Amino acid sequence: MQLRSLEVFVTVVEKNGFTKAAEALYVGQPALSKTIQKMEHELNVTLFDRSSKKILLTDEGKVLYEKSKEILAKINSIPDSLHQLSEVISGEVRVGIPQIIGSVFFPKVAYTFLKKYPNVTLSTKEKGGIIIEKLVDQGELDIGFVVFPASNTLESETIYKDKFNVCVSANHHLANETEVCLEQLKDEKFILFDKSFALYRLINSYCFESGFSPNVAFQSTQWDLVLELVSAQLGIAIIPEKLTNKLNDINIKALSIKHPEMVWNIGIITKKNAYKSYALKKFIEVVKEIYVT
Amino acid sequence: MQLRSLEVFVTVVEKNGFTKAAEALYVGQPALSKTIQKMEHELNVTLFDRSSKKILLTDEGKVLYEKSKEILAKINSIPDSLHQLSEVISGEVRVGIPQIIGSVFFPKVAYTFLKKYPNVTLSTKEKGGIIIEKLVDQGELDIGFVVFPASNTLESETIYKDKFNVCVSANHHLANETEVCLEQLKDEKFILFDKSFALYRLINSYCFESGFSPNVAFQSTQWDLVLELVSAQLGIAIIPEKLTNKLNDINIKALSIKHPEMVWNIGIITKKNAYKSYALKKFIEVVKEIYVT
DNA sequence: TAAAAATACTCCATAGGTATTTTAT
DNA sequence: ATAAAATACCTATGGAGTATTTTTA
Repeated sequence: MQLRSLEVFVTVVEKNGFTKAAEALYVGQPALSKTIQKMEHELNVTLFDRSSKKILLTDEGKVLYEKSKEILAKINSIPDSLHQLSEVISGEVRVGIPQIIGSVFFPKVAYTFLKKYPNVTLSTKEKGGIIIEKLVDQGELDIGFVVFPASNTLESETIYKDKFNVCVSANHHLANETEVCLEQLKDEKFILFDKSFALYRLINSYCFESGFSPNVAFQSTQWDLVLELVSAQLGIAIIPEKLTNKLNDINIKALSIKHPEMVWNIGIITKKNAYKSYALKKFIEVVKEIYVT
Repeated sequence: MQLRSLEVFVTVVEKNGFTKAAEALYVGQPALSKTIQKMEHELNVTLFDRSSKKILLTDEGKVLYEKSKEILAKINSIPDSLHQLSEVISGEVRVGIPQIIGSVFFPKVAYTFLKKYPNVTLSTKEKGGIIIEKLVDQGELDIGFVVFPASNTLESETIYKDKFNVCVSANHHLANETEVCLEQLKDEKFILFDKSFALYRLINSYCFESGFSPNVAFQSTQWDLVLELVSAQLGIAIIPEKLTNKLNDINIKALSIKHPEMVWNIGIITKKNAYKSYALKKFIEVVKEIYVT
């Protein structure tokens, strides 16, 4: 079966004749005769009552006419449907978020995005940065929030830069300082994030640059627990400034780090050269609107 | 747009690859590459995410896939729909019936037919036989009941043959006869059916054959009125036997006609060589079942 | 007899074939 | 390194053209 045949058939019916239909379709009348005959052969039915000069449909012809109209309407709606996609954004965006970033960056993004694009489903996966990178690369996730540096096999963009603070208890011997150098902390007990966190690697590497390996007193996956342990004088912690702002514990003092320059780079990663759905593009747009200014 | 393209596209999606789809469709893989590219050009969209070796649909691809499936399902249902027509009879049969036949023959036909084929609409037009012939010939009616002879430009079939009776009042001078010859009635007053009735012509021509022209006392379009007028001694009437059976008026005597042999031939007419819908065929079948034994 | 559909034939556009190159894992 | 898709080129089917015949009103 050929779409053209259906079109020809419908036109013949609606124009009430082969000749008039031929004019409407800008082809010769014999072409239509043949097309209709071919259809009749293929379907093994008679479509027109040829005994009259008028165009009269057989039972089969009537049914085929109805069906053909439906099919042609559907076909003709395709281009519009496709081009409307860029207007009415829908679909799904699968986002990977590490725990810390999730609690700090994601709520605002999710809220703003869903308000603007209510037809999109946001599905999130809370995993460590390394796993997120892998899932994005495998196409299991559309986009991930991570702490840079990330694998350069991925497309990435920084959305937020933060300094680190050293958090100490108010009773700590450094509590009266406002600035410290990282190497001053080489004999301190460190309260770090869990190994699965990018922050763990990051802090470790900074310490290595400063010539020491941190003395780890405790590891946690909860950033607020980390701060509570600091408050309880179990050690010191190095955490992004943005997180220290969140908790106002009077027992904790946040000291800035003079040397080395430690930066917490947060960004989004997507698969390199991969197709970006409209929903994903809009999601990235929203993230940038919010955090890149 | 080409139906084949939709088929190819759906197969590629469902078989998860051009090569596998090519196998399933028994064509070479390059053919499919080209078909898909042509579609993408025509629709001015990208359907597959080519960055991965896996078959991944773009937003447009997903929509087109859904649409294509619907369209193909509709197309594939066509042959079945058409061949089911001969099983589930539906549609309309437009029947022409002259008044006399209508009251005598049609009720049983209509009842039996609609019981058997409830999805068919029977629409009736009550007109004189000549008009019915014309309407059938013009295709305005699908079938007509008429008194023969009818125009031989039509397809016709006898369904009922009846003798004529002479109906006279019980006080009439022929009332004690059981048989008469038509020519015995040449001086009688005739109560005839209206000129628009085939019966009018028929009786007139029989009288002509017997050498006289009937002396018309009254004309009516109502066969029961004709009989009542006979009962009231205004004249005699010649009517089909079947009608005399219907009315049991003790004041009326029905005499059979010895000579000439007068027959009332009732039949159905359809347009010569014209297409007969399933509904019409079944209608004719039912009529014959009932009256042709 | 005149308009409409069917037939006969010719032609060319394009779907599909084979051979090969490019690309992604 | 390998399997899949894209490209290049070629062939052949069938859709559409012109000329003509058949049909029906």
